[in-house]
Amino acid sequence: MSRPTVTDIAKAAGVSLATVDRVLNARPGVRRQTIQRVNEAIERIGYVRDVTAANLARQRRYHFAFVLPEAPGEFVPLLRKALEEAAASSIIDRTDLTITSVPPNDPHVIVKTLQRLRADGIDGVAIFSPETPRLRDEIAHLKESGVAVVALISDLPNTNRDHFIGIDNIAAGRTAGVLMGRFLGGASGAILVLTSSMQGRANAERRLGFDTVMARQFPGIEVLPSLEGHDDPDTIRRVVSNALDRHGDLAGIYSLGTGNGVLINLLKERGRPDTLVVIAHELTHNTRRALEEGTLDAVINQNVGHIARSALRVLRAKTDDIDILSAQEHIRIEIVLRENLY
Amino acid sequence: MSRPTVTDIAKAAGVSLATVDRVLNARPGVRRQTIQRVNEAIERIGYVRDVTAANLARQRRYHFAFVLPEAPGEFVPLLRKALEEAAASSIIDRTDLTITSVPPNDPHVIVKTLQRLRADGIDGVAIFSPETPRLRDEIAHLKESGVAVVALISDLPNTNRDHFIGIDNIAAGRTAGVLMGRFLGGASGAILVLTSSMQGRANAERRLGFDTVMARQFPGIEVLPSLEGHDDPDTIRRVVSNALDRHGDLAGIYSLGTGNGVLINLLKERGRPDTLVVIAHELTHNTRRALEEGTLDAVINQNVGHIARSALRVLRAKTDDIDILSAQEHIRIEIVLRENLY
DNA sequence: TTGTAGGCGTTATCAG
DNA sequence: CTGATAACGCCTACAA
Repeated sequence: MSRPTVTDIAKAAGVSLATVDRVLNARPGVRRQTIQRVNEAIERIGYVRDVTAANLARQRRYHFAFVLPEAPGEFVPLLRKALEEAAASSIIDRTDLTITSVPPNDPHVIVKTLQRLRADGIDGVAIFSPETPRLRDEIAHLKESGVAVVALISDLPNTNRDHFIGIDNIAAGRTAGVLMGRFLGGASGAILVLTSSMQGRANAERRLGFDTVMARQFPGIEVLPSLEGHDDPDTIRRVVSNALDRHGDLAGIYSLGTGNGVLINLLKERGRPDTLVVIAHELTHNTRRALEEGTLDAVINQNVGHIARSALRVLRAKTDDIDILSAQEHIRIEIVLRENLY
Repeated sequence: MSRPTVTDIAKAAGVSLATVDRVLNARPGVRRQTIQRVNEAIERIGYVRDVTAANLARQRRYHFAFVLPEAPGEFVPLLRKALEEAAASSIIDRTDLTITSVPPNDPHVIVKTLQRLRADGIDGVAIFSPETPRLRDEIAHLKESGVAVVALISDLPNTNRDHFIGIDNIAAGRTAGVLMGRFLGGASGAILVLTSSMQGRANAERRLGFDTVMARQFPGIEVLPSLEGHDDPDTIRRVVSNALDRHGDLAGIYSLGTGNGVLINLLKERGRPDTLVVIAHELTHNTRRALEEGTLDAVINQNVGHIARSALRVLRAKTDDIDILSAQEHIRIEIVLRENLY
């Protein structure tokens, strides 16, 4: 006994396929009465639409583009890989994917890229970029042209993007803070905070969350002003070295942006005290190995696989103007220790 | 410019649709030469098969069954709900799902249920049950009949199930252990371990992982023998009360099975010291609220949504005899604190 | 060994 | 307002 189809509805309601299709898709040109009759039949025989057959017949293809920054560090390549893997899976059914890289912090190029995509008649774009006035304008244009827009990793709150896919960075900072405080276990001392210029907003939010928790729950611990690495290996190495030299009472390090590779190497070279607590963001090859080796105590992660698949689902839902299941699209703040790394 | 189809291949190779289909599906009855020609055409025009159209034409439907225990606690209902939600989503395309409940720890009923499913010609089953000799036998029968079998939540390692979907419980215990030890921050005292008879293997593994970490990394902390709650609210209440009375120096509580609701209520009634560290398994309404209120310090979780979707994907892959992407199917051990709860 | 024709469940076009 | 009828991309008798 197979599932009822439109043909079954048509028979049951005594109308034609076309009419059934009209009421199924809420198209005009059907009498109230007929609509009633069809809906009753649908109800009665328990019809549920075969979406894949519908998509096949509709011959609809989705064209989505992802705009990613050529940022330093391993995170963006991992995200890109996750996207490519998602593209290979069946999630991507009937959709064409374009992934373009743009230099970070260059509003001009980003906007140019988006304009081109818009001219090409793209259905939706996912943007991983800091918010700038020109980007805001271009997003407004995109929306006017009916393009679905989602912000990736770093939100664009002052634009009319349809959705943000990424973690709550304030909460992520709080999570790092509470881990730092509890792992220190009453020890006193200073905390080094290492930041980077990429993703200014996300870094600021993480710092905010971190500071809030430290001030409220662990007042005995001093959080030093952020050290700015400017995403440059040499700079990072220099400023962190200096700080390590200067602060004999260092209790912990919180790295909230890129530059983990350098930090980890430095800690391994200089030897790190057992009591030092080091927490970083994003699970990559570097941070994974550092967890295994004990150089890092915890990593706060956002799962790139989930992000990629969620972005695809949301873009599709938005271009079809249907609702998303927000519970499913929520990106969790993952806590990764050596023990739950696998 | 739309994607190339079988028709395009046929044209390009100068053969008919049927022949293209035969080589596409590796069916016999085609000359080597022709196969060559078709494959070259496929390569040349960059064909990629439309799986949904193929499934539509094939009219293949998958019939899977989930056998879940009527276990106490909130976890199984949550898993069931996740399954039902997955069933509503498009993951379940072309598949019929049956979810049956069986009394826990009753091998007879479980086996009967599986036999019935086998007689009905089911394609695959997911089983959440302790391993017993009779279950082992029935799984062997299922496999002989070509039914895909996956173990859910609790592995069935001495059977020839195709796959296990759930967390590594030893690692989960280790994760709980390291959190316990670090959150205690050098404090001394005793740890209460609360267990339940459900899922004997999983509980034993968690305990093992926990003990290993505590012994190796936190030798100053005494881990008491497991308290057995027998999944009975009154018993749990009694044994935990007694233990709390007896151990004035209690530093932490690790609840590794069901019974979190009772434990949480008890702690709230009696008032819990700020320094006490309480860790439990599975994120449910109870444990979520307890995290928010500070009654629980951490929850070790396995995501029921991921488990449900993974089970479905694996069952389908196994019945079609195709490979799974094991990275995607790995169920993570989640650490949930108040800060990353949302 | 190969080809033709019809069908899977849905949508779209064009008459009536 | 309603109904035939032909797609969509693929598979599968059945025929040649």
